[in-house]
Amino acid sequence: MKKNDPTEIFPSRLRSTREKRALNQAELAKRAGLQASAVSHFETGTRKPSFDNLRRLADALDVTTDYLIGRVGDNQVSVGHDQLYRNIGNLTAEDRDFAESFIKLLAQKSKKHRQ
Amino acid sequence: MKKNDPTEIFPSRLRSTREKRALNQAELAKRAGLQASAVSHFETGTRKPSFDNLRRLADALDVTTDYLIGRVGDNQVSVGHDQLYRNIGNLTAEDRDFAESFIKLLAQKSKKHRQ
DNA sequence: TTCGCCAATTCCGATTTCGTCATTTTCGAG
DNA sequence: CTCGAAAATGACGAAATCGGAATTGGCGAA
Repeated sequence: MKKNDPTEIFPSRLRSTREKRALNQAELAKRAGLQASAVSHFETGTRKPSFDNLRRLADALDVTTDYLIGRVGDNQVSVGHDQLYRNIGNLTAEDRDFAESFIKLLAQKSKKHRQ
Repeated sequence: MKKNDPTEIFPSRLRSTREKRALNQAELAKRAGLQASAVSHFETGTRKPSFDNLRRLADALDVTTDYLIGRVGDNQVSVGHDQLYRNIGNLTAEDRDFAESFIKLLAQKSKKHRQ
């Protein structure tokens, strides 16, 4: 069982967000420019949105696509203001893997020393 | 001719991000778990990624899906969801400064080697 | 030049979502 | 209970993406 399968997260996030906006499926569909049945399919998980429709839904609900598909939690972390995060964004994949291992070691060391 | 059409932004952002990570199409494909031909299609604009593949690409490149599809600018590339960002949150201030210097060096090295 | 390798692109049948519609089910209000 | 709105479900061809294989395009070495 994969509880974190984005395929399972998306339907519930879509539904809960729509309900937060006090919209029914038809109203959301109209805002997003698609069919009400499509919204139902998405919320029940019988279809997954295409590239274009995912963007339309995110626009209509004013949320990030990352949130809809379950890549981030409700605590939308704001990154990019910080020099450290900015530099990470410029690393090659190889250096990034290296940095990941390195920081993991630092984190473990800190944890140990703290307790 | 709308240059802000996400449909046009995605291919260039995918390619530039892949190059920034120093990956060829086959390597990115492997990381993302899809075909190299698919990456080519995406970068040339002949296909748009499906729900699943968009997520896989964003994970492999460590960027937000919103960035890839052009909903946000360059300042919000990172989503901070993976192990690396989680560990950074657990560092002491001292280790964090150290990690920052270290990653800065890596980024400069990559930049130099690239140009 | 020709060869060989590698990156990128293109070709192909299979699968999925698309829009649109009709039908059925669910469920709360009266 | 009946009524009506909301949602779920299914069907249909058209269009798009899918994975995998084959092809093309450079480019350095022999």
